[in-house]
Amino acid sequence: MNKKLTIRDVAKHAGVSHATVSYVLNDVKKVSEETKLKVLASIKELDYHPDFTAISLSKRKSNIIGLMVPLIKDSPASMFTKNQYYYELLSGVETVARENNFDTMITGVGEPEECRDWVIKRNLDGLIILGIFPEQLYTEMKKLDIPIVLIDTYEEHTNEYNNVKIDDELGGYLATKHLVELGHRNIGFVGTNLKTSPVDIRRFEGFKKVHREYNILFDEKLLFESFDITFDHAVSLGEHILSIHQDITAIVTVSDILGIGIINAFQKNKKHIPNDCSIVGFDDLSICKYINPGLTTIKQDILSKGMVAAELIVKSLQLGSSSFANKTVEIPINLVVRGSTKAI
Amino acid sequence: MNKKLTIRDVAKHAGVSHATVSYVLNDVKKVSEETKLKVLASIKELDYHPDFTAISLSKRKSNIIGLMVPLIKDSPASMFTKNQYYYELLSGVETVARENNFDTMITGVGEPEECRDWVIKRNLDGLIILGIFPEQLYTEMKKLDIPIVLIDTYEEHTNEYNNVKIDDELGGYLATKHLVELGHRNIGFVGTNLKTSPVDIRRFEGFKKVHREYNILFDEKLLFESFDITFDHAVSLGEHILSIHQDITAIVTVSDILGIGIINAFQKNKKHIPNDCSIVGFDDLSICKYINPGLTTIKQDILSKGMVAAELIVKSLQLGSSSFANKTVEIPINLVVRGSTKAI
DNA sequence: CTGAAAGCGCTTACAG
DNA sequence: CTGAAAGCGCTTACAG
Repeated sequence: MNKKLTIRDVAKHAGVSHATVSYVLNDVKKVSEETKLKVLASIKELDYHPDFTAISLSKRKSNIIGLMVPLIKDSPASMFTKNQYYYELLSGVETVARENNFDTMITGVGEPEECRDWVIKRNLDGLIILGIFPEQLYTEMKKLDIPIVLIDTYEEHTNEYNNVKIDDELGGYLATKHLVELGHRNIGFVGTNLKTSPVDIRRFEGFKKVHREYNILFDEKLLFESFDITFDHAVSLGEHILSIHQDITAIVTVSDILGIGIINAFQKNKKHIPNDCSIVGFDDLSICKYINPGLTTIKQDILSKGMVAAELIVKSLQLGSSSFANKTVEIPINLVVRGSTKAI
Repeated sequence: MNKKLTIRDVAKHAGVSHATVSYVLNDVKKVSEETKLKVLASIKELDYHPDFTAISLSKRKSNIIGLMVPLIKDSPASMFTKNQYYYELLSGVETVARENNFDTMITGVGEPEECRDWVIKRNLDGLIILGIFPEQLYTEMKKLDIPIVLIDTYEEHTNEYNNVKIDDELGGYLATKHLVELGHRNIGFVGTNLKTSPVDIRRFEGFKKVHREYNILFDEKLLFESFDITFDHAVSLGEHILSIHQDITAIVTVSDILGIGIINAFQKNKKHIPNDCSIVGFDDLSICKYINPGLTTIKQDILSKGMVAAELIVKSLQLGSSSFANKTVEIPINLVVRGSTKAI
């Protein structure tokens, strides 16, 4: 293979010092227009491309944004496989990063320590963290001197970082209110894990708020947990619900995946959706519109979430590390009504 | 922020030269057990983490695997958004990469030139390319001295690289044969673009092969193109098909996304699936099992595809750049029968 | 406006 | 077995 072209080759070709080449590359103003043009010409002619590794080492910045996704313990592959949600987010991050000349690096993370190691060893310029991480992670992160964006997080240390989230309570509220206004009173709530998921807790708060406003008594027996966001978990749970509560007329879920799985379980058992039971999802994954019946859901713009997260990083970096103003951005949500819900 | 810990700090702490620290880090055998232990202890005590940027520059390798996804022209975000397929693949790549101490970097690529620039500037150790790229890209890539894996590619230069693919003709064959054996004779074929997609061409070959074997005449009017793999495109096409060919009894598609969209179009028009028309998808995305009716499809293990691609890179790297043995790995596929197909 | 020199954090022949 | 020195490809005060 042909030897790697370096800044010195360009310098020689242009008849200047390699420092000068670096200056034009970095747009340092002290180079005369004339030499600048000469250098630029040489760069083009030789098809020279600067080595980011070397630049990173020199400048102590990598132009890389890291995206961390929590790993699922019992799965060999990362959480990635499970949920299309992450995918849309990644897409948003990558798009904005690329537009701003950053590359995006992704990793699944199990142990909190791995995370900091990762940032340090790769000299990551910014970090986006998805979902819930153990307390310990945040103290680790605090030692890092880079902009960090948390997505969908409600931990205590949240305001020490940038945040991108939605109003989860409002989401639960809108979903539930929709059902109540349709006349439903026996409404189930399906979360993943009400003990460990702050997101679910917020949505459940919204759910209960509607019950208070409409003076409906909520029977705690109508609260269910799937413990994982997969179709299979949802189907099992749906069958369980069917076997226990024949009087349930509507269900609010915290994820389209769960909603779709429950619909499937009901349909397999000869129940008609929405005639026998109304179901509301959460997220508005693209598939929701195309299943049968279409899934009524709370729409959040996941792509925007990713884009905003990357924008926060880019902006922080532009402002300089001295003044990371940690911001919280809330992405709007709204109810999308489709065929899976119906008045009774 | 506390100053970055370097190899020299460790050396000082352990009372050896920084070269010695590097030796134990790289497991160069010439260090005595005793000093090795001393150094290891210092590393642990100081919580030292080597800087990959510096290592990359020195070793001229980055421990990064790049994943390139083609961009869609008229979309601001990359192709990522569209198709869950890419997501599962990414997940497979990331998993294997991480297990082997590589990081994975992703980018959407528009112009072929960008691609080589990317590899050079980031010193990528290996490259995985998804889908179809213009001819020009391959000549660009040829100049690169790193292992490259193409996924689902049929270009001319294909055998100069590693390949991971499926037997697309067999896929089309299995899908079509299933329908023919159910008694269907008026079978439509829905591809994306028969002119530009070699994958589609292969699947269509399999489709036609069945027709020959069973002596069924294929009417070219039953060949349709969606030009993009989105639900919306599929719905439009489905409505188009309905308006033209009322006599069609079954449809083979090249993607679950298309299959699901067409089912949706038919259902909206009061057609019953599978009573009025049988539909076969392709890929077996996780959703297929849970929609109503379940989608009969050709299952391919997308996660494996990604894992195998990453494994090929890792192995090539282990063997050394002298002997990149370009391999082609074919991932098995099989027909999965669900509710969307029926005998007539 | 231009260039020589030191430095970013590591690796790796080379000499002892 | 250990260490001094040069080098990876770039940047950036500093002096002229």
